[in-house]
Amino acid sequence: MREETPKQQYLRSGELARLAGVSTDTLRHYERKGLLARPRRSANGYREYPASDLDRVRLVRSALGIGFTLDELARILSVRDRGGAPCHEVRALAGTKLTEVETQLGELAALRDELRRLLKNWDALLAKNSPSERAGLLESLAAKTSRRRTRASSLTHTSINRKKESKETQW
Amino acid sequence: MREETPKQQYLRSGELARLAGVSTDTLRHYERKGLLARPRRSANGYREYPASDLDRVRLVRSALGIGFTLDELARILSVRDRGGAPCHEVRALAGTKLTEVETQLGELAALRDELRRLLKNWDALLAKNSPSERAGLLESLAAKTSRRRTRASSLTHTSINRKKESKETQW
DNA sequence: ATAGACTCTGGAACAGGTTCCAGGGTCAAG
DNA sequence: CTTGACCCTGGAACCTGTTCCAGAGTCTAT
Repeated sequence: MREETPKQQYLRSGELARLAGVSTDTLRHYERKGLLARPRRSANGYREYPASDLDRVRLVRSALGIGFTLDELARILSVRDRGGAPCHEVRALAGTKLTEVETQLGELAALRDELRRLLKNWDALLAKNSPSERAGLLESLAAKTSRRRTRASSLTHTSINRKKESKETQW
Repeated sequence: MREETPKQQYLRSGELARLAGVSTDTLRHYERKGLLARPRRSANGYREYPASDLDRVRLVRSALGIGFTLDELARILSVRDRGGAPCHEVRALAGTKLTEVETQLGELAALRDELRRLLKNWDALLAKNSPSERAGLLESLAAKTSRRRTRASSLTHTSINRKKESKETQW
């Protein structure tokens, strides 16, 4: 029945979560990480988030989206919350992100080219062989890639390998 | 002193590791994962890898480099080792990788553009403010990215965020 | 009272490839 | 015999953001 409050002074975890498009688990996680101040509690122990926390969560989501980590954000936001102006750190960090993204773009483009070449090659090989015969695809791979990209590629552990990506998460 | 053997019949873990450009830990890991057959042991318990395992390890490294996972490789290689011809699985898998790479390229390019725009914007803002004053960089972020890329982006958990990447690993 | 929807907790699980750890053998050269 | 370079083991740590778990309280509407 929305109680008496004319314009809802606070949000409960589920409400904030829905509005921000995250799970309540995530909200709690942000709190643990120090990204979200520990909110006031109602008599029954429920969290009461100030409405401004919606913007806060959205801010975090946006920043994550451009490559900031939770820890970086926690640090930055704590400075800001104490009245500081971490603008230059923010700017520098974003600059680094850009460089990293550009590097990764290059690597990924190279990988794409290689995959294309490889597939073309393989399809030709497969056309010549009976389906149950081994065509040596992997072998041709090794022959060509032997030394290059020995490793240290920033592509390792990348989401290219991620397949499940948690069935839409929720919502 | 190279013993008597004229052309070294086998490799010890350290040798194979050095030749393949990986750590002995990694070799053991591949063995645990079933990518490398458990090698013969010498009297003192040391592993004695057949020389052909060098190619095997290189093959694995190459395949990892184009996006295969250890589990996928283990599966494929076990089929092959049993005389099968997993060529079509290999080809299909690589096709999937290519699609994923292309998707990620698109996302990454979009991110790069956004970062560039953002940095340009921020630099303009910073030029107007005294260095200790907050310029609201993060705020401008939130304003622009609010709904888009809400998540589900395949960029999450990506190496963009990875900074240490284990100091050159070794070697 | 009872169903059903919320909320609370802290710690563990996940993904994936590699590294790190401790405690202990092996072996050749000096 | 000591030094130093190798090798062995299995299990845990790393990284990051999110989800999952179980056991338990709270509140509203029927």
